[in-house]
Amino acid sequence: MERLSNISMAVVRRLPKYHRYLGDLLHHDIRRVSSQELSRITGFTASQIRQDLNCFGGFGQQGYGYNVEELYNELGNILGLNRTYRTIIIGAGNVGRAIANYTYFEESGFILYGMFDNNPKKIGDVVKGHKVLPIEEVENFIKDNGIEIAILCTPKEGTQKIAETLVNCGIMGIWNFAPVDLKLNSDVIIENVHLSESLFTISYLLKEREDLKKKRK
Amino acid sequence: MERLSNISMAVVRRLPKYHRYLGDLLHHDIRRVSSQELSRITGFTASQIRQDLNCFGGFGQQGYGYNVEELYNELGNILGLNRTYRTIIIGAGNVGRAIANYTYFEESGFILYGMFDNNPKKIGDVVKGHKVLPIEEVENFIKDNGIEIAILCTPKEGTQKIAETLVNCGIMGIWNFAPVDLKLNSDVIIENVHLSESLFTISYLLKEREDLKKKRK
DNA sequence: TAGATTGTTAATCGATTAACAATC
DNA sequence: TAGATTGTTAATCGATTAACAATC
Repeated sequence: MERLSNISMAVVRRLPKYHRYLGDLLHHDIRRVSSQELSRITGFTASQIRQDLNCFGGFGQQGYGYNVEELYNELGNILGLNRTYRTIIIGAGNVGRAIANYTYFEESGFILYGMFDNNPKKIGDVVKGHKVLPIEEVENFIKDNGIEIAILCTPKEGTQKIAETLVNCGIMGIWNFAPVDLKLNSDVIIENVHLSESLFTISYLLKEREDLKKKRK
Repeated sequence: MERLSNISMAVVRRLPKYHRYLGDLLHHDIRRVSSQELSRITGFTASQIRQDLNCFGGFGQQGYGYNVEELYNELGNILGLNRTYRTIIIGAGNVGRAIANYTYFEESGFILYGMFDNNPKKIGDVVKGHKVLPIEEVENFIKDNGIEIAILCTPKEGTQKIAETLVNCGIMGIWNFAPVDLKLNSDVIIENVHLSESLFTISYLLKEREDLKKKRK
């Protein structure tokens, strides 16, 4: 996944946060906000916020700040939230089921079209109104339904191979919950959620904190 | 969560990846590995790998490289995986249940002691052998069982308040799946898994890719 | 108009990469 | 010993912060 854009990933990963905080402000009927106030709320510096927003356009007004609703909508457009996406989930285990039932997901425009698994015990189960289909049917399903995003909730083994199949069917984005780094020579978008890496970060930081405490004595 | 350590978070977040890849090598009975080979496998530069590892000690040997098993164990120790952690899950919804049943979780030493919810319909349910308890009991439970890590799988609303309660009971780490940034004036470790931010990154990148394609025409 | 706050350039900071002497 | 590869310092790159002129 090479990127030719001049927007750095550091900026991209702050955008959803801006969007969320602006949504909160809007919810509280706040009409305008300055970069200084956004800084106070988000913890980023005002300077960084202005720099980030100016990657996409001059949404503010000197002496006034930003119109909350306008900026919220602009960020929604920038984030591609002004449309819906057709998605499928591969793997009907605990994680797959949790994502399927995650209300925020469909609310944000990610529409679940189908669920797949290779375990005969799971095939036929109904999850969020979708019958779990055998993985063999995924290629035709993607083509027939114009699926754009696949969510991988599979075990480590086999995930790479499934991902290759998906890419060959023309999948545009993969949200990967499997604990592997996919190697795909294609410009498919891959976003990893590596839960164990996140967890190990906690244990590292806990240990570090204890070690520092000991040292100070 | 202030850090006094001189190890940057950029380094910390690469450690679990090194650990995982070394586990894979070990699993394939590979005894030694050079930073160059690790670079090929992980995608990080050899220089960066050596720099990262040398934050914690000289684990390699000139002219030889690194002993896979030794480095794997060292990284396990650095990550604090040589012990167990007592955990509870707050929120017995889809995400809470998925984490409870996530096998990788207990395998890595994070032992689930209890589940809590404030919804009377969920209280009393049994999840992974644990009866879901009313949230009111969480304070005594933490103290009585020496719970160190809390996993927040709660809806946006109320999460901040619960987190404050947990901190007052002496919780050391919070794994936060709720779509809020916790504001806690304490040195508790907070690790966020913001699924919607991850998802919005995909939609952003998909949109960006389409825009770039259009431009090229 | 005066005050406020943006947009944008320049300065700083931190992280990554390159280079190479040390050494197994 | 010669070759390989680390550990570590120096150079580069990129991201963040500071500063301020533009302007509402």
